[in-house]
Amino acid sequence: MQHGRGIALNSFSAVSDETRRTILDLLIKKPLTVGQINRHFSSLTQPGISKHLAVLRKARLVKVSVSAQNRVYSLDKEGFLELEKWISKYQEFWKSNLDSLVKYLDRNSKSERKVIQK
Amino acid sequence: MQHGRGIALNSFSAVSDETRRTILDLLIKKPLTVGQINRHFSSLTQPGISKHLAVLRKARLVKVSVSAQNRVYSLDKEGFLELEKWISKYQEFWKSNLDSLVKYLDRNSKSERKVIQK
DNA sequence: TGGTTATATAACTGGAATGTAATATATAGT
DNA sequence: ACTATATATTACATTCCAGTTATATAACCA
Repeated sequence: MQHGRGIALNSFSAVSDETRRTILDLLIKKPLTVGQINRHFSSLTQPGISKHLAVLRKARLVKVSVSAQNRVYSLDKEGFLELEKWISKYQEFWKSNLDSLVKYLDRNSKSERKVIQK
Repeated sequence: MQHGRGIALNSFSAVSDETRRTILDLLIKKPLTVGQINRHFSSLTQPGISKHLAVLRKARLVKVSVSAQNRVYSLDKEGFLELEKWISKYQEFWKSNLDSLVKYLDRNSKSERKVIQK
């Protein structure tokens, strides 16, 4: 691998791809094999799907269990926790009424004399 | 713009970049101008920062207010709502004890006779 | 007015991501 | 043992993205 899909280890870049989000949407319903997932994507080849799954695996958003020649993929909590942890910080921010204070300041930003620190 | 950063409109790809996540981390503390943000990144040029801010703006993760030559950037709730909405679906999934059921099935996947639908 | 400061935009470049075809590997079934 | 099936990996092509330099735009200040 001279580079390619092996770098995207964090869950943020993993979910930035539309196809991978669709795969997660499929797996939330029930665990699926690679072939079953592949059948949902008429425009993608099997190796393409396998690569996306590798990215999701590295980000710990999915996990595999081997069953004969089949690999059954299902959601893995780990990666989702990373995402949740990150977003919860901003949820806290919006929860506090600092939110409306900023809105108030915004409304007056053009008329008010505002000191901007260099 | 023959391509570049103008395509990434959704909040997922916007937050997939480490630099942009750092910018959001700065803005959660307080609104900042482009120059102030730029000073936090010794390795980046001003146009580089402006482009990241353009991506964040299109994803509605930040908003601007003009104050003379300064543009004061602050967090915008819209984009975060999109992210929260997406992740809440998975939070629900993990909340249900389907989670532990899957774990149970995983443990037994090698020993059990499992029927996989083609 | 002229010069400086703050920011955005355009054009370009290198490297990373995404997709493919070909191939390897392992298992099932006959 | 032989063939078919399921999946991963490799090598490669193409597209996309983050960064740069150069330049445009606009407002401030002397």
